[in-house]
Amino acid sequence: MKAGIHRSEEARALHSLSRDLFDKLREDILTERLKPGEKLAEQRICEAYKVSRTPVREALKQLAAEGLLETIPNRGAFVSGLSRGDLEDIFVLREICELQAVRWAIERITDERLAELFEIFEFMEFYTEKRDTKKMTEINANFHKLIYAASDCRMLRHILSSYQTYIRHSRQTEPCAEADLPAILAEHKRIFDAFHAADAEAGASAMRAHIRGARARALGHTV
Amino acid sequence: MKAGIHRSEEARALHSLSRDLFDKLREDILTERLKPGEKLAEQRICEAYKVSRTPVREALKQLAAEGLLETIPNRGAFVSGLSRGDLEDIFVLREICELQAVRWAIERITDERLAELFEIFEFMEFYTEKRDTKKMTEINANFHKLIYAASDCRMLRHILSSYQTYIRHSRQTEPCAEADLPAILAEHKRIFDAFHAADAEAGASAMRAHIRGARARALGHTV
DNA sequence: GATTGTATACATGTATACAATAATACTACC
DNA sequence: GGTAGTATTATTGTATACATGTATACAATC
Repeated sequence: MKAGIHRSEEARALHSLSRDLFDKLREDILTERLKPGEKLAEQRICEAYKVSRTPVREALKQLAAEGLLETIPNRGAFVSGLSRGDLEDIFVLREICELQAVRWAIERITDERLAELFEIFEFMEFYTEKRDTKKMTEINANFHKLIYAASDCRMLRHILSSYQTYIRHSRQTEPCAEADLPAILAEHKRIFDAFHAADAEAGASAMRAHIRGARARALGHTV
Repeated sequence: MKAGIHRSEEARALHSLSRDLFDKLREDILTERLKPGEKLAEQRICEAYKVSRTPVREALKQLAAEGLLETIPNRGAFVSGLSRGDLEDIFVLREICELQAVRWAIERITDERLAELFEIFEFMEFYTEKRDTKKMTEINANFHKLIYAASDCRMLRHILSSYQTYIRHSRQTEPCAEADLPAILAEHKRIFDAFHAADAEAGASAMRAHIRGARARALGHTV
């Protein structure tokens, strides 16, 4: 185990009806299997997932706190859903937050984590050469997660992890085109260099370029 | 009633044990009556607030979703709390978000809301002359709330309202010094002018000045 | 014919009872 | 005396039963 602090995140993987329901319902909302405006009657969910109302209610309360549901007292929970415009806004917000994350991360990163970042970057170089797009997507996620962690701001981590789930399915499961790999690597290198130079603004600027590149590539594929 | 959309917010004022508990516990965490790291045993809360475990659990789940509690499966909920550094970070995040809010608000505000903003501003002028610091604080909050609403981004509103509660008690109940009123009014005027000019960047710049002014004033008082 | 009042049905809010898991204390053994 | 294993206790997780509030349908009145 790495550290006591991470314990709860590991424990999160444990099964519990309440937690499972939360995840499933969130997934269903984000994939629009549950349409915006739709009412989520507790009884119906109980029957659908074969559980009692207690875990259902707890899951609904959590989703409401995350803003995915709108609950009206004594009337029930209604799916909020995300419009096309909402998604665009979220991208902007994510960019803003991610820039701050990298600034803080550069200022605050520990030697241990910096070594870890180096390791991740080496993996990136390796898999770029191997042209393994799947692995690259996975490592890319780790790269960003490490930056969030290094930013050492709980609030920010919380926000960004929400975004992560919001936009998860908006970027196709298909990770990235093989042809883009070198460009992606170069973008990450700029970020990584900023960490070594301990230059927060350079890092923010590199991150901005990376995010905009990612968006351009995503639009290039889907549109 | 203004519009159907606001119904849930009004309904929020209704009493329910679950909702009341949520508010009280949040208050207790933010005021550090409940110390960071402290364990919140369900039974204890039940006895303290004379309610059953069901509403207690629901309140805890919501607080956990907001990041004020850390829950470990089968072990319970622990207060996260905010360090001095956390608060400083939150100010930075709030500034970032508020700048984006005003940009969007200027781009998206409806004529109706613009009229409302004008009205609020006139109230500000009025109460500045009357040197009513209490009213000014109240109206200031409305001013900002209207901007959040005009930004027309649910996610952003959600984040900013969280911040609002986080920092609520960090800025003393005592609103602002009488001597500061003219400066505050001038700052708001710059923001308001940007709305009329429909200049998003001018608005962001004015808002930045306002926030930094507010921080300087706050530090000047408390330190 | 439209509207309002009431009764019934239904959904949510809360309390309690039961099951499963983790923490603790005690005993036995090394 | 210390450690490991087990039994007990306490706390969380889940299910069910009851209370309260809301929506709908029907009837009575204007």
